[in-house]
Amino acid sequence: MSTAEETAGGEAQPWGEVTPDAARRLLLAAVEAFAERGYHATTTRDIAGRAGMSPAALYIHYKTKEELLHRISRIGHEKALDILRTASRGEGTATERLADAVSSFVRWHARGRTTARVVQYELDSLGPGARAEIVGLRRQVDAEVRGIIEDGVRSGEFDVPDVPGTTLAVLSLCIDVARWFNVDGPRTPEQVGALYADLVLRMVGAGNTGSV
Amino acid sequence: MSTAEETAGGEAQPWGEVTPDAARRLLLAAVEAFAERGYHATTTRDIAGRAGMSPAALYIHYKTKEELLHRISRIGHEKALDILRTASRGEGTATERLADAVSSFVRWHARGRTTARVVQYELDSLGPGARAEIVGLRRQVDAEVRGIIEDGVRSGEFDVPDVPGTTLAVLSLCIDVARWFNVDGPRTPEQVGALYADLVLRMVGAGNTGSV
DNA sequence: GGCAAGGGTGAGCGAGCGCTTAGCGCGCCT
DNA sequence: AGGCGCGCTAAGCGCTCGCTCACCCTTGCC
Repeated sequence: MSTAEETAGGEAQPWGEVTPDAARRLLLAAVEAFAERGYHATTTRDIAGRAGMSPAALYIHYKTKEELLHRISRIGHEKALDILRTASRGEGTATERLADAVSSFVRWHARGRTTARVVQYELDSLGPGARAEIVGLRRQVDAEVRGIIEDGVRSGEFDVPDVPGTTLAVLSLCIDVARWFNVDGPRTPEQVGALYADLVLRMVGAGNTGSV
Repeated sequence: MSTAEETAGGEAQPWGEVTPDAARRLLLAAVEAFAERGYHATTTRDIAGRAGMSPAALYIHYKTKEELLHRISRIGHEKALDILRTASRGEGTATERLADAVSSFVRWHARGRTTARVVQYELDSLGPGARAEIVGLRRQVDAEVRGIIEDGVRSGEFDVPDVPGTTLAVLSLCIDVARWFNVDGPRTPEQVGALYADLVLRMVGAGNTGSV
């Protein structure tokens, strides 16, 4: 009911904006490889091979291997920010909006675990300029969640002694899903999203959601 | 008051058990390098250089670069497990023991951020055999926290609908400290430990600790 | 049908990787 | 005092890396 971000097939179709088809296939292959083995351990030959191309084809569409990571990271962060903004600026009480934000953010990390891993864990592999841009996007992500929590404190729904610290913890909890979530594990992304929304509402001292 | 794991100098003196002095210096250099740049991006020349030795010196004390990572990971996990066991098997209510476990576990991740990063994020860089051993240690870590939560549920102190899921979330929250904690940031490890202990008690529905 | 344009390939460059080997110098045992 | 062995280094092996270059094959326009 609360996710405006889905498209038809469950996983949405990400990377639709990457325009030459071959460039998108290469980028998708890079996401897979970076998530599996890490940026530095991934070779350009591996990326090109996954995309069914020769190693040289990569350099027609991207100037360097790092440009691939930069593109992935920027698009991924914009998507994450978009998800949080949609929840944050929706209607409803702060409690409802926080639950919505957490559950949809968590679902995104669980479903697109490969993408999320690259986005969240390969920041340090970027050069200084690219990193600075991404750090700016992260600050906006933080501000979005902090805004909801501040709303809840103002309205008396939440009891939060340390708003910046709690914001940090909420985001940290969601982001770490990308590290441990296992597609073959016992939980679906939806179940984790619901569990985490409940836990976060407890963290901010909101009335229990009555879930489960 | 609750930390039995400290020694003199704040950071404890880890790696005391690594016996030839040169081997310890190499291992310490490897921890630094792995934490900064990641395992795959670290060269054996870099490790040896940080330890003030020639590249070949590394192979007198360690068979391969991976053996260094394995040793770091095993010692680190044993230390983390030790911290949790000390808190878990201490005296006091489940509430007190959970707060103690979380705050000391978080302090370890914040203080020894370099070590913790390697321990928590470079698991996949190990070969199958070494990884299996480490995964076994992680299961023990999980069991220790789950045990405290189960105690609290049994005694009526906690209200936890999903014990395994909540255990996962608590550990995830603590571990992710190693990703974001910044030594030059506004929070001390002690402050983060106290904040997180409070947040976790809220997550399990324990009465508020009255901290701050 | 000829031809420019551009996406793609095979081969390979210089560099840096993990790791090995031959040999050196210093401390310890007698 | 002599010699042995351990800890270490300089040099370098074979390999793979990110990336480049000369060339080809297809496509669309006249």
